[in-house]
Amino acid sequence: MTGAALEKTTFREVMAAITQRITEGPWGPGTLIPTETELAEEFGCSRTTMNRALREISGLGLLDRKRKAGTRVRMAPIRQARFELPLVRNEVEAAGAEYRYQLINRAVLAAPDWLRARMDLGPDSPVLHIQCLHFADGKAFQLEDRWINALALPQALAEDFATIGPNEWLIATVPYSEVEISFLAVAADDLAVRHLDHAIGDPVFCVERATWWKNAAITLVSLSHPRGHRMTTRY
Amino acid sequence: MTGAALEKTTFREVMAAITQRITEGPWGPGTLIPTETELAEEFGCSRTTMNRALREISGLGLLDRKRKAGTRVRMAPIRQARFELPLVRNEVEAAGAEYRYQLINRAVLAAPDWLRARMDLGPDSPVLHIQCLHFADGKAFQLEDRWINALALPQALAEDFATIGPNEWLIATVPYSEVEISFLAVAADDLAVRHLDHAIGDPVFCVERATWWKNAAITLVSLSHPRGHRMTTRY
DNA sequence: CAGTGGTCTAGACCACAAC
DNA sequence: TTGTGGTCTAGACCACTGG
Repeated sequence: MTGAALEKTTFREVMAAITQRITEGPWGPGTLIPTETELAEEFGCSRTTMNRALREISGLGLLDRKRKAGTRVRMAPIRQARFELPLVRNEVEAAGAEYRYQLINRAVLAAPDWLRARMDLGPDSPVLHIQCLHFADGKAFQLEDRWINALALPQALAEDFATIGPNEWLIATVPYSEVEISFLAVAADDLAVRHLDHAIGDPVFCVERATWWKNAAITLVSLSHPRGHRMTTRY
Repeated sequence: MTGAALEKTTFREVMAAITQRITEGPWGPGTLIPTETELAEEFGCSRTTMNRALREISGLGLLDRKRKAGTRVRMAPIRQARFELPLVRNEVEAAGAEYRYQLINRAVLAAPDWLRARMDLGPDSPVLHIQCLHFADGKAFQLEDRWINALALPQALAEDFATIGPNEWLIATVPYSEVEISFLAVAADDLAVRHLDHAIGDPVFCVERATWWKNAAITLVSLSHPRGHRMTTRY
């Protein structure tokens, strides 16, 4: 006897088995693997289930599927790095640390040229500029430097952001919008030196996020981190 | 007549409609939306189709689904940044530029302590150290600084990497493995200054990738980029 | 033109979690 | 206990694309 239990074949089990054949088994890069129908028969599941399994593996970047041509193991796996960018408060609290917020600076002014270009604003556009800190267990965790388009979001002018961060306020106000996220390295400026334990000119890992809603720029924020910060993903 | 065509309702159409209700329509953050069965009836599709649509939207981070509790619009959307990290050659050529590779340095030596710790190597482990450049249309595009575990991958010692980069060789040799990817900011070192148009100490955006296969470290690579490089994603 | 994946359907049972 | 999502099935038709 085979010893195989009579459990139902789930698409997760199929995924695991197929993935193993790709990573450790006989299906090296470039291999044309059997059709859904054949595999479904081999694994004793429906084609629907096999389709789901293969579709998900394909989504992970290991397989390349084309009608008529069949399913092929990718020559070079599509390495993808995926990062979740939760609300700072949640990130801190998820790490079991105590969250604290502190406003550093709040000002209303005319948008400087570089910002007008970046956010596509008209001349003399009023913007709200906010700089603040997010702490984890008393240590500076993230420095936030944010610009808010005051024409698109006049309600922001009524907020003082003394006790709740602009990020949380914005999420509650403009929940779902177009977003552009960038990761980059910049040199530490005054603010980073003063609050993030950097020396002037130090390399700082920085996340920049621009947000639009119905084609109007809402906010541009730069999030900086302490020395040695890295964003890591594993798979 | 309604003017509506009699086309089948596809899960993509359903996705678009539901997504719109979330982003622009009546379903603000926290809303408990109708059940799959109800929605399927409203949209005139099967529950299977509605399930697929909702599952995919949920995968995008807009919905939170729990058995019995139902499907809820997330209070804070899970912002996720997803980056594809293709083979440099493909990345360059996909941009319509001409790719060129150049070896800078190749050496076999005993792993330094920091590397032994990082790759979990034994004392006196031999490693292959390779430094090389990837050009796009004649301009330095990426600086690669790689360490290869010579015990785990002795074939690497027979390669001179004069004409093809270690990345491509590795992909053909150890195709699918465990990977850890980090993004970080570092200060420009000699090599970056010499080849990437940096000044000493400049902030450099850097991708670090560690690769394991069957619990043995295979390679650790650091990829640096020219001034002002940023990784961007939009959605 | 024909093979392969893409998707829809109707029905069923199950697992989890709120009540 | 019971409602809701999670998943499997068998069958069907379609759409793309390689030959």
